Amino acid sequence: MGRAPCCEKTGLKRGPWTQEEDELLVEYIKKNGHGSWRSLPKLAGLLRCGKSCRLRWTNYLRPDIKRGPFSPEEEKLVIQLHAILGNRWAAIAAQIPGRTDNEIKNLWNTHLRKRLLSIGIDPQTHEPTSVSSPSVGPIKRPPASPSTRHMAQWESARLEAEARLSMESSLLFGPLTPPQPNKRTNTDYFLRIWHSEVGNSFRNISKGEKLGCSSPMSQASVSGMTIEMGPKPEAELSSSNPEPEPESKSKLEHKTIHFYTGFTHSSSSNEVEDSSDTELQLFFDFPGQNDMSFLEAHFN
DNA sequence: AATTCGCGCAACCGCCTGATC
DNA sequence: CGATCAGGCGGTTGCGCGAAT
Repeated sequence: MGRAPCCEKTGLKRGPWTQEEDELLVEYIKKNGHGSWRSLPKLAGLLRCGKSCRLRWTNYLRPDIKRGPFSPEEEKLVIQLHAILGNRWAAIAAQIPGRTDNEIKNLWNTHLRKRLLSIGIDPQTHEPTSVSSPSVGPIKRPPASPSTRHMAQWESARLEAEARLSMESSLLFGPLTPPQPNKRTNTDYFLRIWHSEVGNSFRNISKGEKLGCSSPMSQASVSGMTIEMGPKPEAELSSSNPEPEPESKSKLEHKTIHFYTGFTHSSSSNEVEDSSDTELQLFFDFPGQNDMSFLEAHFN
C-alpha cells in the first residue's frame, strides 16, 4: 500500500514564498490559529500544500523566532546538547528559545560540524578522531566485563561526558572561564543532578537492583520531579528508530526526566548486559519545551 | 567585468508515529 | 485490530549571493 501524498501536488505553488503569501498566512493564523494544516491553505487563500505552510510558519514566520547569528553561548549549548541528544534537532531546538530545528540543523551542518572536525573531534560521537592522542582521548575503560554493573557504567558515562564536554568547550571557546554564580551550563545540571539527593536516591535504588530488584528502570523522585534512569525500554529498542522517542504531550505535562543508558537488560534475567563494549549512549529526555530552568529551580 | 566557486539557508521529500475511525 | 490520516522530524536539495580568480 503506497502512502498517499500529503496533498495534491498539481496546481500548487512551490519554491520561495512571496511577501503576499507570508502576509496571507500570518493574517490567517493570527485570526484563526493554524487548525488543520491540511485545510489551512484553502481557507487562507494560498496555493500551497499544508505541509509547506506549516514549515514556513514554524521555521520563519512564527513571532517568537529569534533571527540573526548564533551567539557563542548558543553554539556551545548546541554542541553540548548534540553530544547528549544526537541529531534530534527538534529536541535540541526545544532547549534553545527562539531557535528552530531547521536553523540548528543548518548551523550544525555548515559550521559546528566542520569546526569540530577541524579540532579533531568526530562530530557524531564527540570523541577525538585520532586514537594516538591519549591526553585528549576518551576515558580509557578496561575491556568490558560481564560483571560490569549498572552503577559502574553510569559513573563511567558521567565521567566521560564531563571530560568530553569540558574538552570541547575549552577547545572551542578557550579556557574555561571562572564559574559565574548565575550562569550554569546544561552539563552543570547533569552533574548537579548526579551529586544531588536525586543522584543519591538513584544510587541507593541501584544498590537494591543489584540485590535482585526486577525493575530495569531505576527511579528517584524529589520535589515533584521524577528521574528515571536505566536501559531503553524494549519497545523502543526494537523499534526501527534507534533514537529515543520525541517528547510526547504527556511527558511534557509532568516533570519526568529519562536517562536512557546504552546498556540493556536481558529479557530473561536481571543480568545487565554490556552494550557495545565501549560506547555508552546517554540520552536526556527533557520534560518540556522550556529551557533548563525547570532544573535550575530544583537546585537553587 | 565576467566567470567560477563555495557557502548559507529556505524549502522539499520521505519516513515515522500517534490519533482516529 | 487494522487501515487511514495528519502532523512532525531528520536528511537532502537547490537557489541566491558574495568572494575569489
